[in-house]
Amino acid sequence: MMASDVWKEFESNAISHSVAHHLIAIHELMDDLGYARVSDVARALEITRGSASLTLKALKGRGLVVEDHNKFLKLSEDGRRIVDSILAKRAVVRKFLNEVLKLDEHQAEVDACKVEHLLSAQTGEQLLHFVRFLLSDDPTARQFLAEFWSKLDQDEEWQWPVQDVDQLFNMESR
Amino acid sequence: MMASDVWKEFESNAISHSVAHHLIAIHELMDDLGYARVSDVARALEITRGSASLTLKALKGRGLVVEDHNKFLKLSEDGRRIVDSILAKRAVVRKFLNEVLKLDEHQAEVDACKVEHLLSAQTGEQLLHFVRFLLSDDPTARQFLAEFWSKLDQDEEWQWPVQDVDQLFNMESR
DNA sequence: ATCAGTTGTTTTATTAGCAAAACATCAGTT
DNA sequence: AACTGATGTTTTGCTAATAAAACAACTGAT
Repeated sequence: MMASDVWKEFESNAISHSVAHHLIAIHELMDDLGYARVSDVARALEITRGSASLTLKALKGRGLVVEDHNKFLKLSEDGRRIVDSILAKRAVVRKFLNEVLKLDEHQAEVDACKVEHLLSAQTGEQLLHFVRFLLSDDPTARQFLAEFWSKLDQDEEWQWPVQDVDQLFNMESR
Repeated sequence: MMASDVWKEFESNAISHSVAHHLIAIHELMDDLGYARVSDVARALEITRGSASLTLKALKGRGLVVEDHNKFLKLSEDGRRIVDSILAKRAVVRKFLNEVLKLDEHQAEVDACKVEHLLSAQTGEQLLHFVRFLLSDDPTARQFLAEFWSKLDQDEEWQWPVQDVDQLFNMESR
């Protein structure tokens, strides 16, 4: 109990937020420019070249990034697989938040970006299945969504026995 | 583009994972023991008393934790509000993962714990509305869920044009 | 009263992730 | 050849969050 054993799994995550975005940056730079150097990654992430150099050196050591004979970077097989899994999770979470829960695109993007690298493979899979069915042509799904959205629009008159939902989730501390 | 401005919002989060769990520990200790001292928090989180002492000193400085005349800790108004918002998000995410997506309880707990402090207030609210309706008595919701679960059980023969969903989300790097 | 155990704090060290600054290298210009 | 600019690395310093160890203060038992 007290969930003492669960909460530390956060730090023990193999892929930190920073590492995830270094890898994703390389992936996107390859698509956009056709190449990715230390400076390009630093520019993309808006950090200094020095910081990028150190992080990328570590990623080379972990075998997630490989370096050209001319300092050109690319993802290894493992690095590519990690990026794919993260981007898949980001896509499905963003879709769910934006197209189902009707959050605006920016908020959906921000929240998806924060959790994309933290979700387990099982959660990603099941969420994909769920969102696929939910947004499919299936008449039951269409009807369900239509009813949900209409209730959402019913100006909060659709409040179950909960007083202040608005305040309940706000954790900004000012 | 390149989402350069989005990814850094992760670090700029007012409430880190560690801080969230220090606050939650105090909350749960008050419930369980009726009091919370530095040592109790350290024990609950399985960290040293020294570490807890430093982190809690900072939280006292931020006005989220207040100290008794006899070294007994409790949450301030702000601290309480933050804990409430985080636990509300954890509860709704856990419920969604476990009771809707049918992930086992441990996985649902772990994933909820990882993202609880990162979700925006809007996401928490909308997700609550969604899960409430989804698990309500509404016949449309019941039918939708029944269909979804039956498709889930249809031994993966329910695969849309995606090849290897299993591999797609797996980002462990060994 | 002393001894043992618990508690809280402080100091030192470590790791991840950043900035800033110094440095070296290389390419292109003039 | 020399100057300029871009690139990559290294060093130093910072913050958050931890451990480890030393220390002081209090509590309780004998």
